[in-house]
Amino acid sequence: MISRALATATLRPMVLALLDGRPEYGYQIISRIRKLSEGQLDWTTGTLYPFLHGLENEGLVESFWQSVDNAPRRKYYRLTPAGERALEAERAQWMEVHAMLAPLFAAAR
Amino acid sequence: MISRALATATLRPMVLALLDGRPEYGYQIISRIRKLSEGQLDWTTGTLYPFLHGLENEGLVESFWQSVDNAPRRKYYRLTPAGERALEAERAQWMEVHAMLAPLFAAAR
DNA sequence: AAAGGCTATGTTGATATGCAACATAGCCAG
DNA sequence: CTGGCTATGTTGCATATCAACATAGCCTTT
Repeated sequence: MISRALATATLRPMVLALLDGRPEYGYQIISRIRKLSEGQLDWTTGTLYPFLHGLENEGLVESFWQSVDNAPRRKYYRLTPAGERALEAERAQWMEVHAMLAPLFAAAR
Repeated sequence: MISRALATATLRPMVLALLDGRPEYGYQIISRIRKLSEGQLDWTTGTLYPFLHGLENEGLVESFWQSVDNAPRRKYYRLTPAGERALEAERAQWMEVHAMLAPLFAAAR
């Protein structure tokens, strides 16, 4: 399992990246991240839902309800323009940190 | 400045990597990380010292005092064999997460 | 029609953690 | 003797994760 600190660092960039282009709903995001990471990341509703509400308060995502046949209604989230800028900032930060860590790891081997 | 969550995720791998091979002391680690990151990461003593004590309790590092001319004494830390294994585990985790995130970022552009 | 399981969204309380601020102290320069 | 730099350390506040709990619609099995 991925350490908590590292998992925490991935939540924001990963959710923003997943929402870019196609809206998704909370339950779906949890499933997709679990599958994408092959079980290494497993966010609970107690983490993801408040986090999504936070993104919405920040204006990075907006939500809309959608009713579905034979299933409970879903609350979809999609990126706002501010969210796209935030995603780009997350991407840049990640790459910057990676560029710093990778050589350290290489030197340590 | 790097976000708190991401900064937090770097602390453990970065300190372990820095200590691999050559012992360093706390104040020096803070300075080196600040310089390495060009000011993007700036750990305080309130973060680093307790963290180093934790690593020592885990048996990942061991410490020894060294007196210096014209300066306060320094407490050096060096990696134990367990620390080297922990470093390798951190490296593997980081690479795994990076391999997951990088394509997501690419798709989002 | 009752029970169990899956989908789906949400809150609460306990626990852990980073960090600003504070505390101590040796050394050197002006 | 004051201020600044080096150096190690602790305390208390604020924040964030997550297990657990709560609600509810739909479907299948008994």
